[in-house]
Amino acid sequence: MTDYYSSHPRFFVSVDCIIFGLKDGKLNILLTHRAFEPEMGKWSLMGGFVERDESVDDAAARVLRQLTGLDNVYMHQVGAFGRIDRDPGERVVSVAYFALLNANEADSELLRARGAQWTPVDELPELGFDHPEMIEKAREVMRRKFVTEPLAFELLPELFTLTQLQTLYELVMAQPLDKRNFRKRIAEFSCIEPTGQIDKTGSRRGARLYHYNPAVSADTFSFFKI
Amino acid sequence: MTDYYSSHPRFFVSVDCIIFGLKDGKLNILLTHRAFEPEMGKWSLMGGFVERDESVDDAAARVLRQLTGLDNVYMHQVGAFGRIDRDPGERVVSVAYFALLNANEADSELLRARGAQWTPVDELPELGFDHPEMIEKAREVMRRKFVTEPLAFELLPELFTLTQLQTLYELVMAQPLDKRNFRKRIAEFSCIEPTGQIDKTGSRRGARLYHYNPAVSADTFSFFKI
DNA sequence: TCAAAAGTGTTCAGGGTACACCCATGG
DNA sequence: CCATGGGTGTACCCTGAACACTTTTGA
Repeated sequence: MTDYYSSHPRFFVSVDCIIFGLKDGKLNILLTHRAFEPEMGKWSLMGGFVERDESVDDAAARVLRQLTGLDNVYMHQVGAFGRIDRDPGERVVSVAYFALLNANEADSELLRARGAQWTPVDELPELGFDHPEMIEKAREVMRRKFVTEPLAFELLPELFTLTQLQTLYELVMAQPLDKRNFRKRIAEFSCIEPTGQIDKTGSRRGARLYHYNPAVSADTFSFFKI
Repeated sequence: MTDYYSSHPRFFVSVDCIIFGLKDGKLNILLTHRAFEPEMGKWSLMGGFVERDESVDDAAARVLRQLTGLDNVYMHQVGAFGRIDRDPGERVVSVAYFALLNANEADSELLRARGAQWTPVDELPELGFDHPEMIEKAREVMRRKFVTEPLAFELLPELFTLTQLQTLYELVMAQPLDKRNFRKRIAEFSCIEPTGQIDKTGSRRGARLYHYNPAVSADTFSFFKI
Protein backbone atom coordinates (compact mmCIF):
# COMPACT_ATOMS: atom_id res chain seq x y z
CA MET A 1 0.00 0.00 0.00
CA THR A 2 2.82 2.40 0.75
CA ASP A 3 4.14 1.81 -2.77
CA TYR A 4 1.15 3.66 -4.07
CA TYR A 5 2.58 6.76 -2.47
CA SER A 6 6.30 6.20 -2.14
CA SER A 7 7.23 6.61 -5.78
CA HIS A 8 5.99 10.18 -5.69
CA PRO A 9 7.69 13.31 -4.40
CA ARG A 10 6.63 15.33 -1.36
CA PHE A 11 6.50 19.08 -1.30
CA PHE A 12 6.41 21.83 1.26
CA VAL A 13 2.91 23.19 1.55
CA SER A 14 2.44 26.75 2.73
CA VAL A 15 -0.35 29.20 3.27
CA ASP A 16 -0.35 32.90 2.39
CA CYS A 17 -2.79 35.36 3.89
CA ILE A 18 -4.21 38.37 2.09
CA ILE A 19 -5.43 40.29 5.11
CA PHE A 20 -7.81 43.14 4.29
CA GLY A 21 -8.57 45.98 6.64
CA LEU A 22 -9.94 49.51 6.52
CA LYS A 23 -7.45 52.25 7.29
CA ASP A 24 -7.92 55.99 6.70
CA GLY A 25 -10.93 55.35 4.50
CA LYS A 26 -8.99 53.05 2.22
CA LEU A 27 -8.85 49.32 1.70
CA ASN A 28 -5.46 48.12 2.99
CA ILE A 29 -3.68 44.82 3.18
CA LEU A 30 -1.09 43.69 5.69
CA LEU A 31 2.38 43.23 4.24
CA THR A 32 5.59 42.18 5.95
CA HIS A 33 9.11 43.18 5.16
CA ARG A 34 11.03 39.94 4.79
CA ALA A 35 14.03 39.78 7.11
CA PHE A 36 15.24 36.41 5.76
CA GLU A 37 15.79 34.49 2.57
CA PRO A 38 14.33 33.79 0.14
CA GLU A 39 13.26 37.17 -1.18
CA MET A 40 14.90 38.90 1.81
CA GLY A 41 14.31 42.63 1.79
CA LYS A 42 11.21 42.40 -0.36
CA TRP A 43 7.70 42.97 0.81
CA SER A 44 5.49 39.93 0.94
CA LEU A 45 2.27 38.52 2.24
CA MET A 46 2.26 36.90 5.64
CA GLY A 47 2.66 33.19 5.18
CA GLY A 48 3.82 30.03 6.86
CA PHE A 49 4.28 26.34 6.34
CA VAL A 50 1.58 23.81 7.00
CA GLU A 51 2.63 21.57 9.88
CA ARG A 52 1.93 17.90 10.41
CA ASP A 53 -0.71 18.35 13.08
CA GLU A 54 -2.93 20.89 11.37
CA SER A 55 -5.16 21.08 8.34
CA VAL A 56 -4.37 23.63 5.66
CA ASP A 57 -7.29 25.78 6.83
CA ASP A 58 -6.01 25.60 10.39
CA ALA A 59 -2.54 26.65 9.28
CA ALA A 60 -3.99 29.77 7.69
CA ALA A 61 -5.88 30.62 10.88
CA ARG A 62 -2.73 30.08 12.91
CA VAL A 63 -0.62 32.33 10.70
CA LEU A 64 -3.26 35.01 11.00
CA ARG A 65 -3.44 34.64 14.76
CA GLN A 66 0.33 34.75 15.17
CA LEU A 67 0.44 38.00 13.26
CA THR A 68 -2.60 39.85 14.54
CA GLY A 69 -3.45 38.18 17.84
CA LEU A 70 -6.98 37.68 16.50
CA ASP A 71 -9.08 34.54 16.48
CA ASN A 72 -12.39 33.82 14.81
CA VAL A 73 -11.61 36.05 11.90
CA TYR A 74 -13.49 35.63 8.63
CA MET A 75 -11.23 33.73 6.23
CA HIS A 76 -11.86 32.18 2.86
CA GLN A 77 -9.68 30.14 0.58
CA VAL A 78 -8.61 31.81 -2.65
CA GLY A 79 -6.94 28.82 -4.25
CA ALA A 80 -3.76 26.81 -4.60
CA PHE A 81 -0.72 28.21 -6.35
CA GLY A 82 1.55 25.52 -7.72
CA ARG A 83 3.98 26.81 -10.33
CA ILE A 84 7.25 24.87 -10.19
CA ASP A 85 9.44 27.91 -9.65
CA ARG A 86 7.06 30.07 -7.64
CA ASP A 87 9.44 29.90 -4.68
CA PRO A 88 13.05 30.46 -5.75
CA GLY A 89 14.42 28.44 -2.81
CA GLU A 90 12.47 25.20 -2.87
CA ARG A 91 9.44 23.59 -4.43
CA VAL A 92 6.55 24.92 -2.38
CA VAL A 93 2.86 24.64 -3.14
CA SER A 94 1.00 27.48 -1.47
CA VAL A 95 -2.66 27.89 -0.64
CA ALA A 96 -3.85 31.50 -0.45
CA TYR A 97 -6.56 32.75 1.89
CA PHE A 98 -8.09 36.15 2.28
CA ALA A 99 -9.11 37.47 5.67
CA LEU A 100 -11.32 40.39 6.62
CA LEU A 101 -10.85 42.17 9.90
CA ASN A 102 -11.35 45.44 11.66
CA ALA A 103 -7.93 47.04 11.43
CA ASN A 104 -8.26 48.60 14.87
CA GLU A 105 -8.64 45.25 16.56
CA ALA A 106 -5.32 43.87 15.35
CA ASP A 107 -2.61 43.83 18.01
CA SER A 108 -0.36 46.68 16.91
CA GLU A 109 2.49 45.48 19.13
CA LEU A 110 2.56 42.15 17.35
CA LEU A 111 2.35 43.83 13.96
CA ARG A 112 5.32 46.04 14.75
CA ALA A 113 7.29 43.12 16.16
CA ARG A 114 6.81 41.16 12.96
CA GLY A 115 7.52 44.05 10.65
CA ALA A 116 3.99 44.06 9.30
CA GLN A 117 2.46 47.17 7.84
CA TRP A 118 -0.93 48.19 6.51
CA THR A 119 -0.64 49.21 2.87
CA PRO A 120 -3.39 50.66 0.65
CA VAL A 121 -4.27 48.19 -2.10
CA ASP A 122 -3.70 50.86 -4.73
CA GLU A 123 -0.21 51.65 -3.47
CA LEU A 124 1.33 48.22 -3.27
CA PRO A 125 5.11 48.00 -3.48
CA GLU A 126 6.86 45.40 -5.59
CA LEU A 127 6.17 42.02 -4.04
CA GLY A 128 8.07 38.74 -4.01
CA PHE A 129 7.00 35.31 -5.21
CA ASP A 130 3.64 35.12 -7.00
CA HIS A 131 2.05 37.33 -4.39
CA PRO A 132 0.78 39.97 -6.82
CA GLU A 133 -1.18 37.24 -8.59
CA MET A 134 -2.55 35.99 -5.27
CA ILE A 135 -3.70 39.46 -4.29
CA GLU A 136 -5.35 39.99 -7.64
CA LYS A 137 -7.25 36.73 -7.28
CA ALA A 138 -8.14 37.46 -3.67
CA ARG A 139 -9.65 40.82 -4.55
CA GLU A 140 -11.67 39.17 -7.28
CA VAL A 141 -13.04 36.47 -4.98
CA MET A 142 -13.67 39.02 -2.25
CA ARG A 143 -15.58 41.32 -4.57
CA ARG A 144 -17.76 38.45 -5.73
CA LYS A 145 -18.59 37.28 -2.22
CA PHE A 146 -19.19 40.83 -1.07
CA VAL A 147 -22.23 41.05 -3.29
CA THR A 148 -23.99 38.01 -1.90
CA GLU A 149 -22.77 37.84 1.69
CA PRO A 150 -22.65 40.33 4.53
CA LEU A 151 -18.88 40.67 4.52
CA ALA A 152 -18.83 44.43 4.99
CA PHE A 153 -19.42 44.04 8.72
CA GLU A 154 -16.24 42.01 9.10
CA LEU A 155 -14.27 45.10 8.09
CA LEU A 156 -16.27 47.79 9.85
CA PRO A 157 -16.22 48.52 13.57
CA GLU A 158 -19.10 47.25 15.68
CA LEU A 159 -20.92 50.56 15.24
CA PHE A 160 -20.80 52.31 11.89
CA THR A 161 -22.54 55.06 9.94
CA LEU A 162 -24.31 54.55 6.64
CA THR A 163 -21.75 56.76 4.96
CA GLN A 164 -18.99 54.45 6.19
CA LEU A 165 -20.91 51.45 4.88
CA GLN A 166 -21.50 53.07 1.51
CA THR A 167 -17.88 54.16 1.20
CA LEU A 168 -16.81 50.59 1.85
CA TYR A 169 -19.07 49.23 -0.87
CA GLU A 170 -17.77 51.85 -3.24
CA LEU A 171 -14.20 50.83 -2.42
CA VAL A 172 -14.78 47.15 -2.97
CA MET A 173 -17.00 47.51 -6.02
CA ALA A 174 -14.75 50.23 -7.41
CA GLN A 175 -17.72 52.35 -8.50
CA PRO A 176 -19.65 55.24 -7.00
CA LEU A 177 -23.10 54.54 -5.61
CA ASP A 178 -26.10 56.83 -5.36
CA LYS A 179 -26.66 57.87 -1.75
CA ARG A 180 -30.45 57.77 -1.80
CA ASN A 181 -30.66 54.46 -3.64
CA PHE A 182 -28.10 52.97 -1.31
CA ARG A 183 -29.99 54.01 1.81
CA LYS A 184 -33.26 52.82 0.32
CA ARG A 185 -31.72 49.38 -0.13
CA ILE A 186 -30.24 49.36 3.37
CA ALA A 187 -33.59 50.22 4.90
CA GLU A 188 -34.94 46.90 3.56
CA PHE A 189 -32.46 44.90 5.60
CA SER A 190 -33.82 44.42 9.05
CA CYS A 191 -30.44 43.01 10.09
CA ILE A 192 -28.89 46.48 9.87
CA GLU A 193 -30.30 48.05 12.98
CA PRO A 194 -30.05 51.66 14.09
CA THR A 195 -28.71 52.10 17.60
CA GLY A 196 -29.77 55.26 19.39
CA GLN A 197 -26.21 56.52 19.25
CA ILE A 198 -24.72 59.33 17.20
CA ASP A 199 -21.21 59.61 15.82
CA LYS A 200 -20.04 63.21 16.05
CA THR A 201 -16.50 62.64 14.79
CA GLY A 202 -17.29 62.66 11.10
CA SER A 203 -19.43 65.77 10.81
CA ARG A 204 -20.80 68.72 12.71
CA ARG A 205 -24.32 67.43 12.55
CA GLY A 206 -23.47 63.89 13.59
CA ALA A 207 -24.54 60.63 11.96
CA ARG A 208 -26.65 57.77 13.26
CA LEU A 209 -24.69 54.70 14.26
CA TYR A 210 -25.93 51.32 13.06
CA HIS A 211 -24.92 47.83 13.91
CA TYR A 212 -25.28 44.52 12.15
CA ASN A 213 -27.36 41.80 13.74
CA PRO A 214 -26.43 38.47 12.12
CA ALA A 215 -29.22 36.66 13.94
CA VAL A 216 -31.86 38.63 12.05
CA SER A 217 -30.12 38.32 8.73
CA ALA A 218 -30.04 34.56 8.82
CA ASP A 219 -33.43 34.25 7.16
CA THR A 220 -33.16 37.23 4.80
CA PHE A 221 -30.27 36.39 2.55
CA SER A 222 -28.88 37.13 -0.63
CA PHE A 223 -27.42 40.50 0.05
CA PHE A 224 -26.69 43.18 -2.50
CA LYS A 225 -27.44 43.59 -6.15
CA ILE A 226 -25.86 46.99 -6.32
CA MET B 1 18.75 29.44 3.86
CA THR B 2 17.73 25.81 3.75
CA ASP B 3 16.98 25.98 7.46
CA TYR B 4 14.07 28.19 6.63
CA TYR B 5 12.48 25.19 4.98
CA SER B 6 14.03 22.15 6.56
CA SER B 7 12.29 22.28 9.89
CA HIS B 8 8.96 21.84 8.15
CA PRO B 9 7.29 18.69 6.88
CA ARG B 10 6.67 17.81 3.25
CA PHE B 11 3.45 16.34 1.99
CA PHE B 12 2.24 14.49 -1.03
CA VAL B 13 0.31 16.82 -3.27
CA SER B 14 -2.30 15.38 -5.56
CA VAL B 15 -4.88 16.60 -8.05
CA ASP B 16 -8.44 15.32 -8.44
CA CYS B 17 -10.48 15.93 -11.55
CA ILE B 18 -14.22 16.44 -11.63
CA ILE B 19 -14.82 15.76 -15.30
CA PHE B 20 -18.21 16.87 -16.57
CA GLY B 21 -19.76 15.62 -19.78
CA LEU B 22 -23.19 15.36 -21.38
CA LYS B 23 -24.54 11.84 -21.76
CA ASP B 24 -28.11 10.89 -22.64
CA GLY B 25 -29.36 14.39 -21.94
CA LYS B 26 -27.92 14.39 -18.43
CA LEU B 27 -24.93 15.97 -16.78
CA ASN B 28 -22.46 13.18 -15.97
CA ILE B 29 -19.11 12.96 -14.32
CA LEU B 30 -16.35 10.45 -14.90
CA LEU B 31 -15.72 8.10 -11.99
CA THR B 32 -13.25 5.27 -11.67
CA HIS B 33 -13.57 2.09 -9.73
CA ARG B 34 -10.48 1.91 -7.53
CA ALA B 35 -8.52 -1.30 -8.09
CA PHE B 36 -5.96 -0.55 -5.37
CA GLU B 37 -5.63 0.76 -1.83
CA PRO B 38 -6.49 3.05 -0.26
CA GLU B 39 -10.26 2.95 -0.68
CA MET B 40 -9.98 -0.08 -2.98
CA GLY B 41 -13.31 -1.12 -4.40
CA LYS B 42 -14.88 2.28 -3.92
CA TRP B 43 -15.71 4.71 -6.64
CA SER B 44 -13.63 7.82 -6.79
CA LEU B 45 -12.65 10.78 -8.89
CA MET B 46 -9.73 10.42 -11.24
CA GLY B 47 -6.66 11.77 -9.53
CA GLY B 48 -2.92 11.57 -9.43
CA PHE B 49 0.13 12.88 -7.64
CA VAL B 50 1.91 16.02 -8.64
CA GLU B 51 5.39 15.18 -9.89
CA ARG B 52 8.59 17.14 -9.52
CA ASP B 53 8.75 18.39 -13.08
CA GLU B 54 5.24 19.77 -13.42
CA SER B 55 3.13 22.51 -11.94
CA VAL B 56 -0.06 21.61 -10.13
CA ASP B 57 -2.10 22.85 -13.08
CA ASP B 58 -0.02 20.74 -15.44
CA ALA B 59 -0.54 17.69 -13.26
CA ALA B 60 -4.29 18.12 -13.55
CA ALA B 61 -4.05 18.42 -17.33
CA ARG B 62 -1.87 15.32 -17.45
CA VAL B 63 -4.27 13.25 -15.36
CA LEU B 64 -7.10 14.31 -17.63
CA ARG B 65 -5.11 13.47 -20.75
CA GLN B 66 -4.08 10.07 -19.44
CA LEU B 67 -7.69 9.21 -18.79
CA THR B 68 -9.44 10.66 -21.81
CA GLY B 69 -6.74 11.07 -24.44
CA LEU B 70 -7.82 14.71 -24.74
CA ASP B 71 -5.69 17.82 -24.67
CA ASN B 72 -6.65 21.48 -24.55
CA VAL B 73 -9.69 20.77 -22.44
CA TYR B 74 -11.28 23.55 -20.41
CA MET B 75 -10.17 23.14 -16.80
CA HIS B 76 -10.55 25.34 -13.78
CA GLN B 77 -9.27 25.01 -10.26
CA VAL B 78 -11.90 24.38 -7.59
CA GLY B 79 -9.63 24.70 -4.58
CA ALA B 80 -7.26 22.91 -2.23
CA PHE B 81 -8.48 20.26 0.18
CA GLY B 82 -6.22 19.88 3.16
CA ARG B 83 -7.89 18.07 6.04
CA ILE B 84 -5.33 16.03 7.99
CA ASP B 85 -7.13 12.72 7.59
CA ARG B 86 -8.68 13.23 4.19
CA ASP B 87 -6.60 10.36 2.82
CA PRO B 88 -6.63 7.37 5.17
CA GLY B 89 -3.24 6.14 3.95
CA GLU B 90 -0.97 9.16 4.11
CA ARG B 91 -1.08 12.91 4.54
CA VAL B 92 -2.02 14.21 1.12
CA VAL B 93 -3.07 17.72 0.18
CA SER B 94 -5.21 17.61 -2.92
CA VAL B 95 -6.11 20.31 -5.40
CA ALA B 96 -9.41 19.76 -7.20
CA TYR B 97 -10.12 20.86 -10.77
CA PHE B 98 -13.23 20.63 -12.83
CA ALA B 99 -13.08 19.91 -16.54
CA LEU B 100 -15.70 20.32 -19.24
CA LEU B 101 -15.63 18.17 -22.32
CA ASN B 102 -17.74 16.72 -25.06
CA ALA B 103 -18.34 13.20 -23.82
CA ASN B 104 -18.20 11.78 -27.35
CA GLU B 105 -14.66 12.98 -27.88
CA ALA B 106 -13.20 11.07 -24.95
CA ASP B 107 -11.27 7.95 -25.96
CA SER B 108 -13.65 5.18 -24.92
CA GLU B 109 -10.87 2.56 -25.13
CA LEU B 110 -8.83 4.43 -22.56
CA LEU B 111 -11.85 4.94 -20.34
CA ARG B 112 -12.63 1.23 -20.36
CA ALA B 113 -8.99 0.33 -19.76
CA ARG B 114 -8.90 2.52 -16.67
CA GLY B 115 -12.23 1.42 -15.32
CA ALA B 116 -13.74 4.84 -15.76
CA GLN B 117 -17.44 5.31 -16.21
CA TRP B 118 -19.78 8.21 -16.90
CA THR B 119 -22.23 8.62 -14.04
CA PRO B 120 -25.16 11.05 -13.87
CA VAL B 121 -24.54 13.66 -11.19
CA ASP B 122 -27.87 12.88 -9.58
CA GLU B 123 -27.10 9.17 -9.32
CA LEU B 124 -23.67 9.22 -7.72
CA PRO B 125 -22.62 6.13 -5.77
CA GLU B 126 -20.91 6.35 -2.41
CA LEU B 127 -17.50 7.88 -2.97
CA GLY B 128 -14.21 7.61 -1.11
CA PHE B 129 -12.07 10.35 0.49
CA ASP B 130 -13.58 13.84 0.53
CA HIS B 131 -14.69 13.48 -3.06
CA PRO B 132 -18.37 14.21 -2.41
CA GLU B 133 -17.34 17.57 -0.95
CA MET B 134 -15.11 18.25 -3.97
CA ILE B 135 -17.93 17.47 -6.38
CA GLU B 136 -20.32 19.71 -4.48
CA LYS B 137 -17.87 22.58 -4.61
CA ALA B 138 -17.06 21.92 -8.27
CA ARG B 139 -20.73 22.10 -9.25
CA GLU B 140 -21.08 25.35 -7.36
CA VAL B 141 -18.07 26.94 -9.05
CA MET B 142 -19.15 25.60 -12.41
CA ARG B 143 -22.66 26.98 -12.05
CA ARG B 144 -21.32 30.39 -11.17
CA LYS B 145 -18.92 30.53 -14.10
CA PHE B 146 -21.59 29.21 -16.44
CA VAL B 147 -23.58 32.41 -16.03
CA THR B 148 -20.79 34.76 -17.01
CA GLU B 149 -18.70 32.73 -19.42
CA PRO B 150 -19.50 30.71 -22.53
CA LEU B 151 -18.80 27.34 -20.94
CA ALA B 152 -21.79 25.58 -22.48
CA PHE B 153 -19.92 25.15 -25.75
CA GLU B 154 -17.20 23.13 -24.02
CA LEU B 155 -19.80 20.46 -23.25
CA LEU B 156 -21.80 20.54 -26.48
CA PRO B 157 -20.71 19.07 -29.79
CA GLU B 158 -19.40 21.44 -32.46
CA LEU B 159 -22.90 21.76 -33.93
CA PHE B 160 -25.87 21.93 -31.61
CA THR B 161 -29.55 22.84 -31.62
CA LEU B 162 -31.08 25.56 -29.49
CA THR B 163 -33.07 22.93 -27.64
CA GLN B 164 -29.83 21.19 -26.70
CA LEU B 165 -28.36 24.47 -25.52
CA GLN B 166 -31.45 25.31 -23.46
CA THR B 167 -31.58 21.84 -21.93
CA LEU B 168 -27.96 22.22 -20.88
CA TYR B 169 -28.62 25.55 -19.18
CA GLU B 170 -31.61 24.04 -17.44
CA LEU B 171 -29.46 21.17 -16.22
CA VAL B 172 -26.73 23.37 -14.85
CA MET B 173 -28.99 26.04 -13.40
CA ALA B 174 -31.36 23.39 -12.07
CA GLN B 175 -34.42 25.34 -13.16
CA PRO B 176 -36.70 25.33 -16.18
CA LEU B 177 -36.35 28.18 -18.66
CA ASP B 178 -38.95 29.72 -20.93
CA LYS B 179 -38.32 28.69 -24.52
CA ARG B 180 -39.25 31.99 -26.13
CA ASN B 181 -37.35 34.11 -23.64
CA PHE B 182 -34.34 31.84 -23.99
CA ARG B 183 -34.29 32.09 -27.78
CA LYS B 184 -34.79 35.85 -27.64
CA ARG B 185 -31.67 36.10 -25.48
CA ILE B 186 -29.67 33.81 -27.74
CA ALA B 187 -30.58 35.87 -30.77
CA GLU B 188 -28.72 38.79 -29.22
CA PHE B 189 -25.43 36.90 -29.20
CA SER B 190 -23.79 37.24 -32.55
CA CYS B 191 -21.27 34.62 -31.46
CA ILE B 192 -23.91 31.90 -31.68
CA GLU B 193 -24.20 31.52 -35.41
CA PRO B 194 -26.71 29.45 -37.36
CA THR B 195 -25.14 27.09 -39.86
CA GLY B 196 -27.27 26.15 -42.82
CA GLN B 197 -27.51 22.60 -41.51
CA ILE B 198 -30.45 20.76 -40.02
CA ASP B 199 -30.41 18.05 -37.39
CA LYS B 200 -33.04 15.46 -38.16
CA THR B 201 -32.23 13.04 -35.36
CA GLY B 202 -34.13 14.82 -32.60
CA SER B 203 -37.44 15.44 -34.30
CA ARG B 204 -39.43 14.77 -37.43
CA ARG B 205 -39.37 18.37 -38.43
CA GLY B 206 -35.65 18.84 -37.84
CA ALA B 207 -33.90 21.62 -35.94
CA ARG B 208 -31.43 24.23 -37.09
CA LEU B 209 -27.85 23.54 -36.09
CA TYR B 210 -25.83 26.38 -34.59
CA HIS B 211 -22.19 26.73 -33.74
CA TYR B 212 -20.27 28.94 -31.39
CA ASN B 213 -17.77 31.40 -32.79
CA PRO B 214 -15.44 32.49 -29.97
CA ALA B 215 -13.79 35.10 -32.18
CA VAL B 216 -17.02 37.09 -32.38
CA SER B 217 -17.80 36.74 -28.71
CA ALA B 218 -14.55 38.27 -27.57
CA ASP B 219 -15.91 41.79 -27.59
CA THR B 220 -19.47 41.00 -26.45
CA PHE B 221 -19.08 39.56 -23.02
CA SER B 222 -20.79 39.01 -19.97
CA PHE B 223 -22.95 36.12 -20.92
CA PHE B 224 -26.18 35.11 -19.28
CA LYS B 225 -28.36 36.63 -16.63
CA ILE B 226 -30.89 33.83 -16.81
C1' DT C 1 -53.67 11.98 -40.05
C1' DC C 2 -51.46 12.46 -35.97
C1' DA C 3 -47.75 12.65 -32.73
C1' DA C 4 -43.73 15.16 -31.47
C1' DA C 5 -40.56 18.66 -31.42
C1' DA C 6 -39.42 23.36 -33.68
C1' DG C 7 -40.25 27.85 -34.05
C1' DT C 8 -42.23 32.55 -33.15
C1' DG C 9 -44.19 38.26 -30.38
C1' DT C 10 -46.50 40.80 -27.28
C1' DT C 11 -47.89 42.54 -22.93
C1' DC C 12 -47.22 43.84 -18.19
C1' DA C 13 -45.22 44.85 -13.79
C1' DG C 14 -41.47 45.62 -10.67
C1' DG C 15 -37.16 47.20 -9.84
C1' DG C 16 -33.13 49.76 -10.87
C1' DT C 17 -31.61 54.38 -11.93
C1' DA C 18 -31.50 59.17 -12.14
C1' DC C 19 -32.04 63.24 -9.76
C1' DA C 20 -31.88 68.10 -5.86
C1' DC C 21 -32.85 70.11 -1.83
C1' DC C 22 -33.28 70.88 3.33
C1' DC C 23 -31.23 69.81 8.03
C1' DA C 24 -28.29 70.15 11.99
C1' DT C 25 -24.34 71.80 14.12
C1' DG C 26 -19.58 73.49 15.44
C1' DG C 27 -16.58 76.87 14.72
C1' DC D 1 -23.67 82.77 9.54
C1' DC D 2 -21.64 79.54 6.86
C1' DA D 3 -19.30 75.39 5.64
C1' DT D 4 -19.71 70.52 6.00
C1' DG D 5 -21.56 66.20 5.88
C1' DG D 6 -26.37 63.93 7.04
C1' DG D 7 -30.62 62.85 5.62
C1' DT D 8 -34.86 62.30 2.52
C1' DG D 9 -38.96 60.89 -2.14
C1' DT D 10 -40.46 60.65 -6.79
C1' DA D 11 -40.75 59.69 -11.74
C1' DC D 12 -39.35 57.08 -15.55
C1' DC D 13 -37.65 53.44 -18.33
C1' DC D 14 -36.03 49.15 -19.13
C1' DT D 15 -35.69 44.50 -18.57
C1' DG D 16 -37.23 40.13 -16.89
C1' DA D 17 -41.37 37.17 -16.78
C1' DA D 18 -45.53 35.28 -18.28
C1' DC D 19 -47.95 33.33 -21.88
C1' DA D 20 -50.22 29.83 -26.71
C1' DC D 21 -50.44 28.73 -31.11
C1' DT D 22 -48.64 27.38 -35.88
C1' DT D 23 -45.28 24.62 -38.59
C1' DT D 24 -43.11 20.59 -40.31
C1' DT D 25 -42.65 15.85 -41.34
C1' DG D 26 -41.91 10.81 -40.52
C1' DA D 27 -44.35 7.00 -39.35
